[in-house]
Amino acid sequence: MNSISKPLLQWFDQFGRHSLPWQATYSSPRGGQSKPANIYHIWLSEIMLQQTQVSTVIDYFNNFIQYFPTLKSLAKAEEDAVLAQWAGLGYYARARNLHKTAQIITEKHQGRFPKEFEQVLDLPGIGRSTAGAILALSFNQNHAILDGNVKRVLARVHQVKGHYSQAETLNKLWQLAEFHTPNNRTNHYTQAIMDLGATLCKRSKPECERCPIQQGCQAYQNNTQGKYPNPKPKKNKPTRSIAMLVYRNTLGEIYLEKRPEKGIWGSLWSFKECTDDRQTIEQVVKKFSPDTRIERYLAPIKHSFTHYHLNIRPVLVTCSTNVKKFYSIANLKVGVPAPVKNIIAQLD
DNA sequence: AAGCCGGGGGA
DNA sequence: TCCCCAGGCTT
Repeated sequence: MNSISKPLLQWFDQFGRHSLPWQATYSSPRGGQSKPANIYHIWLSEIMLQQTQVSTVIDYFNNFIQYFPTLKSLAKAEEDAVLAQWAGLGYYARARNLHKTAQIITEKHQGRFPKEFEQVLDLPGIGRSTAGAILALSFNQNHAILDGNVKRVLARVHQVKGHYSQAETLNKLWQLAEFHTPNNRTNHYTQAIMDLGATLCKRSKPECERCPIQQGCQAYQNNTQGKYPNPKPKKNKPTRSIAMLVYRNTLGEIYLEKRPEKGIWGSLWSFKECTDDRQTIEQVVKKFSPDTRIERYLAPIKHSFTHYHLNIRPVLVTCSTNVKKFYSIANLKVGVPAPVKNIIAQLD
């Protein structure tokens, strides 16, 4: 079995992505200006890119490093300030772990990102693939990665049966990833196989005629690209319904409360919720403060998660007094879930 | 091994 | 509507 690395690296030199905001400037063989690897940028990008596409991440990344230019500034920041810049990206445990890791590195690693694989793996939010990616891209260390792109490419190259959610399939893919990862130019190979997956070996309509490794690809040889990767076994998602109570005072400020760290939208700020039932809503609203009045029921919002659907009915409630903490809508300093942001945007 | 954790874009 | 994306953590 031949590694795909040589033709892949050749292809990468000409067709790979070399100008993403977090990338070190590509320095071989075309040469050009040198921009050294910034491990803070690479780490941050790898976390943002977990389950999130490059096109979505770019703006968040550029914004984030404006607010937190260095690892030290991130460590010193308030968690709410970090979450405010993360809001809308989803998977908020990533932001909490990012913040925790910055503090761990400051306190236990003298402010320097560790270079030892096991130490990197110990950091919260960094698993085997992300640890490998960070060390390969930053220091050219020889580690394999196995992200969504690599899984798809290798599943096709070797016609790997089964889905990644099965341990046996995942183990097989890790073995193949280790096998193909070269000792030389591991950094470029790591970027190259992701670029191949993102630009040619796509989920649908792969552009095999332009692929540098078609000779070594079993799926191409057998014309089975459409069968690999094998589809994920699907299951039905339940639907839940809630009401969100939008308390607004006479100053136009709204009431928000911090959600628990565990569960959906962990550590973000959101409206008070109750079951979407007219009686319940009226009871809860009455209990909130003596002078509340239900203004109107807003249009319901559909929101989908990985594992269930959520119907949200926003209820606009006016309050004249300020017995609780309200927030000015403009320039929120805390993170709010995407549907909450949308509801706020639609207020008069 | 399976569930939990977001939001968006493509088909 | 369904799928999946530069996955990791918890149970």
